[in-house]
Amino acid sequence: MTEPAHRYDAQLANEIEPRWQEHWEAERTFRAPNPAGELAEPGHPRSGAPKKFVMDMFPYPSGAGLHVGHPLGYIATDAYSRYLRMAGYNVLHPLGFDAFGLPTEQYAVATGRQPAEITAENIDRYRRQLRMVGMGYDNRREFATTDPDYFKWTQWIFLQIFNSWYDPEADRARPIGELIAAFESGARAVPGGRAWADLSAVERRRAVDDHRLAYVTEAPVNWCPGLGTVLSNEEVTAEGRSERGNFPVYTRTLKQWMMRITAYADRLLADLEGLDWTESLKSMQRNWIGKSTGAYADFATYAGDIRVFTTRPDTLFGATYMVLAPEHPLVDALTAETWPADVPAAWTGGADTPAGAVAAYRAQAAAKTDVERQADAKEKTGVFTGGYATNPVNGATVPVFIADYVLAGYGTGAIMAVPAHDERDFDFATAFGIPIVQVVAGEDEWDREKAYTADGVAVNSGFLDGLRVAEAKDRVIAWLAEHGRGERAVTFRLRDWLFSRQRYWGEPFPIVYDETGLPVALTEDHLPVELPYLDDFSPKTFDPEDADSAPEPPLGRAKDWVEVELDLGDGPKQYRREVNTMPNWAGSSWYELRYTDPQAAHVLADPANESYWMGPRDAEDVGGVDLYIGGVEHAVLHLLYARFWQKVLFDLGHVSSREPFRRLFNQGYIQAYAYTDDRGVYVPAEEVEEQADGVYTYKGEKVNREYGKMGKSLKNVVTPDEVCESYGADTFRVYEMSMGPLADSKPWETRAIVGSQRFLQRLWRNIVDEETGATVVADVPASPETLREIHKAVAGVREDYEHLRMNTAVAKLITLNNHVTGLSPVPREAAEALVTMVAPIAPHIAEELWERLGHTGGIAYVDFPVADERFLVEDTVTYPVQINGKVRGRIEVAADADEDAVKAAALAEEKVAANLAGKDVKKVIVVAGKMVSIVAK
RNA sequence: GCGCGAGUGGCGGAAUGGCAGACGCGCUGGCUUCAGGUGCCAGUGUCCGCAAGGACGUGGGGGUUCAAGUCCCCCCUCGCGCACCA
Repeated sequence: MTEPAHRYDAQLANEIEPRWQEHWEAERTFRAPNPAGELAEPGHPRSGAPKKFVMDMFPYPSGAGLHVGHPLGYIATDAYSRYLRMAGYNVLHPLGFDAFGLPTEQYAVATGRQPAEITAENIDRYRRQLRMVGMGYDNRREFATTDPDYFKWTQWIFLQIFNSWYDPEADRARPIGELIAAFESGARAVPGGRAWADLSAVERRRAVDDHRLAYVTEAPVNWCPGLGTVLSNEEVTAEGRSERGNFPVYTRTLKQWMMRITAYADRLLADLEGLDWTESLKSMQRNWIGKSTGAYADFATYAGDIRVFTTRPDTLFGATYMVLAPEHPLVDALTAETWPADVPAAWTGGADTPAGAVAAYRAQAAAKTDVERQADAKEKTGVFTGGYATNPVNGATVPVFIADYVLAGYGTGAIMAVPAHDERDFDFATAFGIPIVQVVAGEDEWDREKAYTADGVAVNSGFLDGLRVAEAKDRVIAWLAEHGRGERAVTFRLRDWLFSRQRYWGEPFPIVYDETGLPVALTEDHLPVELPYLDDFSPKTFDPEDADSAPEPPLGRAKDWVEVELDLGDGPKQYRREVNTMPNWAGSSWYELRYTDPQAAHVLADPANESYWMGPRDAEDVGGVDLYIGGVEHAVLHLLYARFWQKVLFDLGHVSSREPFRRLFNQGYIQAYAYTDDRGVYVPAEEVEEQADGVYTYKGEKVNREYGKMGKSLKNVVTPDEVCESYGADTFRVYEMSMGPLADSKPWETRAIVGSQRFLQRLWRNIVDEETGATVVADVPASPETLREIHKAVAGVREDYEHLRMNTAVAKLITLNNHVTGLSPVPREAAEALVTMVAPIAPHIAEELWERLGHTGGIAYVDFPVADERFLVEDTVTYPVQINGKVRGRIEVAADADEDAVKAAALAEEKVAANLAGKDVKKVIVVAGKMVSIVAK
């Protein structure tokens, strides 16, 4: 063993790191003072300083623990927070756990243990792993969504939502009491037209319940027998399967809890403007909300009016047929007794009667899965109902079809078809031999090959002729409104949020039912409602294909818990508890608020604390967390729900900001190679060898390489535990931060970690003698060159940290460190600059070196260095000299040389002059401080 | 199909319109070591050349400019999202 005793290696790192982690915990280094309450701390070094709230999407603590991909974002926010703290900010950087949910429940069922027990174990493991990596969290603010102290407030927020309604005039949520008062006073008409006083108590409750932002309704929902629960639209994939488990999902009409998120559709869309999010994320949200502007138009039939929604009301004169979704309620009434005499064969679907055709088509459509439907999208199918409708603008009689290209769930479930100007209608009309009438003309004559959807001028359109599309829309909408045949309309793709699940491991609803069967809110003093202990909490699941099964919530088995006597203000009464639980999005829809004041006992967060950390900076600002980092997989679900709850709480006056996350950044993923042998079986990636010819082998056998996720089943998982053991946490942190831009996905490469290790080792060697352990830094002045290197690095690293460019910050630190490596002795100034600047990314080694440099009190609150311009100026500047775009020479001139002097020096330079021999100099361009460019012929 | 984003050495990646390839891995040579390497030093875009030097080079093709990886137009490839949304 000839290794120097004091070399910075894995062994030394593993000695230093736990020591400083204990120090931080004992000293409560990362506590952030609140302005008010338990966590206020007037004497804190950052009390009263400008604040920053930096957080990650909190983890779901799974049984598998963390792999090296998970902490990428956490390390970035931790480094950023440490930098901000050194730059003078009061930084709130917490982490909690999103702990209710399916995976834990499924694991509990499989192992016959209680979910609460498993959750606690998993959280412990995560906590230990994160501590090992050196995270600087304010752990007084750590909580899990499963803590009764936490979900008490999740339930409280549910009650706020239940106890409010959306006032479209005020365009905000208001307490439900104000709606009741308006019904009572007659200020607001009672639905159904009767007087409030004439309604029975139950009728009144029903009328009010219909307006609540959280309501129970019988509606078509996504039923997933394989999971035994219903799912929200956001949890169902485009293929019509469950996002979790990939089971088939069926549409069933069931009584479920919904949240009226659609009331907020416009605001959720409009407020995206004020957010510092990536454009792609905003567009995903816009897409999901799916706003379309157009009009409703009513087509008269003998079965009643058919209302359609269209974004192209200007093409109304070109409507030559109509289509209803097969499920449309008017289909039966409209279906004729017999076919008209001259019905084309293609329209009948081969049936003898319209009713037969409709029934057959419906059966055929229902039997198709969504995948099949999509695969068949190009082939338009449908049948004629035998019914006709009247076009409101020109009185034309048009045939009415049913077809599955019209969706029951969008718009009104019925369309007017304008084949000339809509591709889908064009395809259908072509297949069914329906007339195609042009009503918009472009510059050139229309070729009738496919639908013309561009702008143009109205033709064959009566009173619209000659108008451009936009004008024609306005005119026809006015006409429809005037004649009572339609109106301007806006529709959204966004549906209300299905909020109940038939699961055990979730928040119970703070709701009971009385003898009327209508829901009654618990009062605040009954919160939290805790889950009852159940021996058998497994969900009732079914054959995944069994569409006719129905959900059975496990809480229904807790008879003693369900039947309860309570005093909700009218004396003790017998009630039945709600047996559904909340979806696991509930707890994550407001956790950022709780971080600001995690111990508040009588309010979800003291307004003084909430507005300090999250409040808007000015009237324009939407407010919210200063930086939120997480994966793009939450682009719609979590982020949409959290924004919705924030807005409700804002409307009701409980919080100060309209938005929860002012700035959001999606980190990329760390990917990995996986290898399969010739049977397609995964082999341990760790043991695969790369041969010189680019072939990969495992135990001498050739294997195939694939690139993607890290996962147990792919046998390519690398854990932070093993990396920390082999290299230390600081090396791990430096490596992850230097891999590339945070937003990019990039491949994990264990063998490349050594570069980060060498950097820290050299940094250590610049300050500590490897043989003796003595500090080698000298109190000597730094040379002008060293000063320039230091200040160049300071300016660049600061800028990089501000913009989360950790990779280039590390590169600049390595460059400075390499410069310092050449110095003997190392000036104190250089050593201290390096140590303070590396501290955010490699905090343990920085603390250790800082102490060895003679400082006490730790490095976390030391001022981050500031660049001094004086040291950045150089006496001379080297200009590359280009001739016709190619560098031919270099000149060194005084920094203050004027343009003519630079020009003269450039032309006089030996190689330049030689190259110019025999050429005419046309032009000489001097870019101050950068370059000289000569144009010559 | 529509909408985002991206194409730079063997690899990960740097470059306010101003010397392309910072920094790191790997590789090559050397030093230290009984040996090994997670130590140290030097070199490393491609091609020609002993060298000095030269030519070529940021997916492809055009353009703007004294100067283009960067700006504009067309095309190709890949990734992601949405997808019969009326």
